[in-house]
Amino acid sequence: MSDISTMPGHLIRRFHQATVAILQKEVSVLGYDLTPVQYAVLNKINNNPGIDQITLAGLIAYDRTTITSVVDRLEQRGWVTREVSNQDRRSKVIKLTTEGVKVLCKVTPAVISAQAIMLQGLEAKESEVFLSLLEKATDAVNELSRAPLKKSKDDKN
Amino acid sequence: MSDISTMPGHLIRRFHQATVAILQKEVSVLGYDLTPVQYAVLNKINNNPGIDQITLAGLIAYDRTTITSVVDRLEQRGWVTREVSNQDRRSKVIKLTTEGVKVLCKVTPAVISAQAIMLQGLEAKESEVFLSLLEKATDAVNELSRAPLKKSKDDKN
DNA sequence: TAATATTGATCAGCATACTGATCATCAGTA
DNA sequence: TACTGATGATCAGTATGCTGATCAATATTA
Repeated sequence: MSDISTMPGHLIRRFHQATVAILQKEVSVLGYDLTPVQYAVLNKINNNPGIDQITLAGLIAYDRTTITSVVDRLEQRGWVTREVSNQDRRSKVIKLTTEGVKVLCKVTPAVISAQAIMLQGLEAKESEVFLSLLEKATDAVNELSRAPLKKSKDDKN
Repeated sequence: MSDISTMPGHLIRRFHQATVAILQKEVSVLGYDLTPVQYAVLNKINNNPGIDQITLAGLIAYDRTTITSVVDRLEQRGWVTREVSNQDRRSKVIKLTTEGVKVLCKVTPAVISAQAIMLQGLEAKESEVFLSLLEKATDAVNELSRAPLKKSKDDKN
C-alpha cells in the first residue's frame, strides 16, 4: 500500500519542522524569542531600508497577508516602524528601529550557527550537493508556490 | 552582510511551502479539499486501524495537540470515528469510516503524482541523490524536532 | 496497598500560512 | 479629464503548529 512515510513531501515537511525548532532554540539560548519569519523580515528590511510590505513579502517569498501580521507584531515590539510613503500613499514604508537593529545583530550569529546544525547529518561534500539540488528543485517549483520569490534588482541582499 | 536568501533554512522553507501548494492543488483538481496533515492522518490510520492519537502523531512526526485538532475536523467531516479504548480508558481508538476510506482511495493517486511534480526540476538521478541526502539529514535532526518521528514495530505502513 | 510518576487527551493562547474579499490609491488610456 | 484596471494594505475566517497547563487513567514503586 502507499505509505506516507516514504513520500518526498513528508520528508521535506519533517526536515522543515526540525529546522524551525533548531533556529528557535539557538535564538532562545541568547534570550530572544524570534520566529523564522520574524528574523527574515528584520534581515530583509535591514538590507533594504524603506521597503514596502508587498515588495518585502516577494523578496522573502512569503504571503502578503502573513507579512502584514508579522510586521504588526514587530511594530508592537518596537523593532520596526511603518508609515505611509510620500511617493505612493497606498504603500507603507518599513524601517528598523535602533532596537530592531540591535536585536538583529545580537541574533544573527545564532541564526548562522543554526544553519550548520540543520545540516549536521551530512558531510561537507554532501551538504554542498544537497544544497545545490535543493536550490535547483526549489527554483523549479517557485511559480507553483502560493508566494513565489520575486527577485528585485534593488534588493541589496 | 548576512543574507537570508542564501540560508539553507530559508531554502527549505520555500521548498516546503511549494510542496504544500502542489499537493493541495493536485487534490483539489479531483474536487477534494484536503491538507497534507489530513492526508497523512487518513493514510496512517488506514494502515494502522484502531491506533490511538498519540501513537499516530509519533508515526507521522506531528505534534500531539495538532493531531488532536486535525482528528477533530476529520471526525466532523465524517471520515474518522473516535472512541474510548477498552484496553486503556485514557486513549481513544481512531478508525476510518467507509466514507473516509473512499476519500483516501480517491485522493491517493493525486498525492502520488504530486510527489513527482515537487521534484520536477531534478533529473531522475538527481532526485535519487537528493532524497537520499534529505533522508539522511532529516534523520540526523529528528530528535531536535518538536515532534520527532517515533517508529513502531506495529506500524503496518 | 498507598504514594508517585507517567501517559493519553484536551484546553487556552499565540503565531504562522492561507483564501477570498474589500478599500483606497495610483497608472494608463480613451 | 473620466474611466478602467492594477496595486498596496487590510480584514474576516480557517487550519496548522506550537508552548504550557490541566485532568483522568494507568504504571511503577516504596
